Amino acid sequence: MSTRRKSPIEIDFTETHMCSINMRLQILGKVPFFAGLTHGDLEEINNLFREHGYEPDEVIYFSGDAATHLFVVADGRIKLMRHSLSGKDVLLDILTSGEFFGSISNVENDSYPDTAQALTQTCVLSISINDFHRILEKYPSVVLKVLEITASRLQAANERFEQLSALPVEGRIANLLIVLSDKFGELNEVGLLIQTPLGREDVAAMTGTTPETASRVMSQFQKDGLIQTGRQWVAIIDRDSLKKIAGLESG
Amino acid sequence: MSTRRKSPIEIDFTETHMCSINMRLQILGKVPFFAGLTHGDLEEINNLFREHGYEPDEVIYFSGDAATHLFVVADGRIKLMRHSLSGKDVLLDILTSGEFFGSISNVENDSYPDTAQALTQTCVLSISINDFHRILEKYPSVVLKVLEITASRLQAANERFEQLSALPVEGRIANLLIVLSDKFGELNEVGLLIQTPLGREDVAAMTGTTPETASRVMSQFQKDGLIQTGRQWVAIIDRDSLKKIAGLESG
DNA sequence: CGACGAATTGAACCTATTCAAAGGGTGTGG
DNA sequence: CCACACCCTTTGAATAGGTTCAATTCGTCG
Repeated sequence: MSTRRKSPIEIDFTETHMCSINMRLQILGKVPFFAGLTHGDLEEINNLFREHGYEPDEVIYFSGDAATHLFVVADGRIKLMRHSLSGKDVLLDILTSGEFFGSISNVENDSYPDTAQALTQTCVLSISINDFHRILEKYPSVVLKVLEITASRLQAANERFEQLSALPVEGRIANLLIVLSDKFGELNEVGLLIQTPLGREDVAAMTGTTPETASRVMSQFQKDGLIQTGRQWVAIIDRDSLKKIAGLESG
Repeated sequence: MSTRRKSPIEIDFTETHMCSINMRLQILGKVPFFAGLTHGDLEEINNLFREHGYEPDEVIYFSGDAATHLFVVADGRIKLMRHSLSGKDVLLDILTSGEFFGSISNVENDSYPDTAQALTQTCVLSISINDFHRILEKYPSVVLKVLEITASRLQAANERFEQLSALPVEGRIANLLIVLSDKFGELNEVGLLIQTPLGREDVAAMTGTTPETASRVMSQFQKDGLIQTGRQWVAIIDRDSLKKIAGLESG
């Protein structure tokens, strides 16, 4: 048995979860659909945003709340989830800085279809839908970009649906680990470490299974030398084999 | 035992699956994101579209083909599906006149993530992505509408994911029947008839199960007096009870 | 009427869930 | 700095829900 590391995750927070003005401008510039705007435009847009900090597990909004704002992750990790009536929670996505969530369209009496919850300490910027639509009208390039991102999220959702429908649990978990490592992976001495807190329950809620089954599968992956894992963390060791299990053929 | 009807579906085709000029304009006017444009604008837009007829089971494009066009259903029904590597097909959606599919974004070297196949005799209008983007640039209201539709499709996809993840087969099928009857339902002497060919295999491919299980569940629904069904057709008899089974509570 | 394809039904099998109990890392307070 | 307590994780065994394969029935179209 090799020495197993204990707690390798090191999410480098800006300790203040209140963001400085400079940081806010920097974040907004990093948001894909604001990229390309001038510094002046960004400053004007910045004025329309408010910021708010959240502690881990704090909820930004609940599914069913009146949909009034669009949010941008400035720093930290946000979970997007749905609570099914059967009590089983479903985790749709984990968002990181630069990504948006909340409401896009200004339909009257609309409500959020999902719940947004902080996974880590987080700083979030928010803008009212009305103000956001003023931006959309003023900067046509922004609308196109938002459309593009939304379309690609739709594809990703269809992809997940297909997998849940056609792959066994092993394959779905293998696939999830690949996707998360593409998004959050950071190479270190353990392997390709997924830089976000990730428990068995989270894995289960993203792959449509139970924490127990997720644990069994991941334990097996570890025994087979595919991953290294512990409490709330996972690192990928043998990416190619995982891809094969995920049904993405590559060997 | 009451007299069971044999073949109640009567999809009223425009027998010509080539559309007349008047019909084309009428269809384009019915497309949600072109609503509100002037007759002149529509005529100009109409010139950018080509039309094409398809027989049942004919494929409009295959998943993986180069994504070059956006399509609008003029008449008939289109299946959007994904072929998983395991050979199990997944049915994402059934589209009817006025709905669009294909490619929205003009990313280079993009390919269709799904396959589009005619479910009935169909007339489809198509436009190149480049031309479509010229329209998007010229008519800002169109972009916003496309964005709105795409966002609501994303919500629907997340909804399906949640259900597949949290509901047993019965609930998923009950739910599918509700959704399809909202979209295709037509009241007649049998009940609320779903006006689209729909076999057990289709139901299975939309709910992540097998044709055999779909058959068992639907047989039970029929015995319980919730639906009336036969070869390639379904009619809803007791909508409220179905909703209860679907977990949408209503009694 | 005959034939093909769809739908039904049965029975064995299997994957994943459920419930329960034990093990282990992390962080807190003494 | 160590020890304890909490919660996450692991593991086991029984069960259930769905799949699979195969055979039969039934509807629809030629």
